[in-house]
Amino acid sequence: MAKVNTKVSTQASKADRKPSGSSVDRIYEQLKQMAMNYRFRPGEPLNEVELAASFDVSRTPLREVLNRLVAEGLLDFVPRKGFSCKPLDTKRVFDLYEVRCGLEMMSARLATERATDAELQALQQGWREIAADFCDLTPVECARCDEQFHEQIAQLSQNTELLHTLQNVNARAHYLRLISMEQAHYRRTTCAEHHLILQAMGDRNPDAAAQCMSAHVTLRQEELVEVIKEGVARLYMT
Amino acid sequence: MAKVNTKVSTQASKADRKPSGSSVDRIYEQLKQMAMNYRFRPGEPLNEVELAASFDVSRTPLREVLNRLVAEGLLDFVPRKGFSCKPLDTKRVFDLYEVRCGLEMMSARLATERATDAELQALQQGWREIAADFCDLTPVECARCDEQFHEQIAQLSQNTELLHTLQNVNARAHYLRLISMEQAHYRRTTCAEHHLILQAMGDRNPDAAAQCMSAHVTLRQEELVEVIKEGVARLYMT
DNA sequence: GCTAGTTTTTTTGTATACAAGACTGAATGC
DNA sequence: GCATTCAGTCTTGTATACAAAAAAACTAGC
Repeated sequence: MAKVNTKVSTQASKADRKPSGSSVDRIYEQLKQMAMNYRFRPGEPLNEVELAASFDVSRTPLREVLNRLVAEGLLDFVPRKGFSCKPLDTKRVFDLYEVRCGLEMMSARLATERATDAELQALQQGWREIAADFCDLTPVECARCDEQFHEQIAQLSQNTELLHTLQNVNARAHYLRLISMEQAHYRRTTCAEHHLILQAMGDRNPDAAAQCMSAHVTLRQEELVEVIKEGVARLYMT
Repeated sequence: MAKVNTKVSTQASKADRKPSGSSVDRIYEQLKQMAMNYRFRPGEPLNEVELAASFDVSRTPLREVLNRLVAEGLLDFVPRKGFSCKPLDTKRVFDLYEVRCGLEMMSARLATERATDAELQALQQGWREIAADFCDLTPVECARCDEQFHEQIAQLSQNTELLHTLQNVNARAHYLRLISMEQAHYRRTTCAEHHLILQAMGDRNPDAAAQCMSAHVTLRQEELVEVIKEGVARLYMT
């Protein structure tokens, strides 16, 4: 009988909020954010029933979303065992940042070649405004601004496939970026490095832009490995 | 009553072949191949009921697979309209090959730096055997061998994330590779170009390896745009 | 003949049911 | 005390049902 109650309330509340898009649309973003921020303990199996209930949907749309996140590389799946958050180990962090570095370099190079003067100026202006009080922002805000900056450059590359690939890698690396931004040190260097990238782009020097980008991302990669250990450890203890 | 018959036969045949893995596992590879080879007309909505019936499963596992393929960029999805094969246009082909070029260069560079001598020799030996009668193979076989060659190099990069990203891009570009391999001209140049790449790798010259790889992939990109028009046109007329 | 509106048919979105596999833990034998 | 088996429970895999949206077919009016 508890079941009947649950069902009734589900239907009712669904009617209340249904006006907006489908269930899948609605829960996709939320689950993606949860996975990106490691709100699930890595390796620990997700309970579909529980998770579905928490979103007030049935397992059908939930599993569709989980399957997408598996394909995006944010979750693991093993048949008959279920879904789980992808574990973070040093090797994966390293690999992820190496790929990211390559893609960001390509992105910077192409953007430098293809963006219009107006687009470059808008990018510079946008960053100037953020940079003014970047160091006062919270780590979460810093990470968001940084991500946005890099994504804007990818957009200027005018390569849609590159943009999507980079978005995917960045989603998988989101938590790492967050950890790094918790270090005041990183928040400070970020500004200077972005400035160098913008300068090279303004000079219409693709090689220099790629080089500055590489330095910006690689730096993170090396030091990040250190930071990771502490950050990941934090994940595994509650 | 037709329904009842259908159902019964479904259950019976399912019992027959069930021994191997889950439905999802079984149909994932098949559907992926179908999408990669454009067995579906681009843009034309897939009928879930029909498709599910053809695989002898229900819509539930089918949709899980389709959702994965959407996340992998092989299919499109619009809510309330359904799934469809991603259309191929010149811009997308160009973008895809540009990304592929960047990733393959990275892959060649890293493999050159990281592979052991034994691994390089195995790669060379493997290709020598294929090259012997590469020009006599069918286009489909050529594409398979070419894909395998590039994937082996990615494996030698020892970067799992790079390998997966490249596999994904290559899956999306599979049909294009197939089209290009239908030109005898391409089948011939492929051998020579692979040889150059292997040579640079053997010399432990990462920059040269990346450069050869770039020439190999970029060449394809430029000429491919021409070839594409005919190949894509073929898709749209039956 | 054509358009606008209406009914019918398809098709999608999601809840639910149920079978089968994995897990747990108590009871049994060594 | 420890391993082992079996019952009970939990969880996943998939079929199915049904509502709601979209598409198609049909009709009436111009």
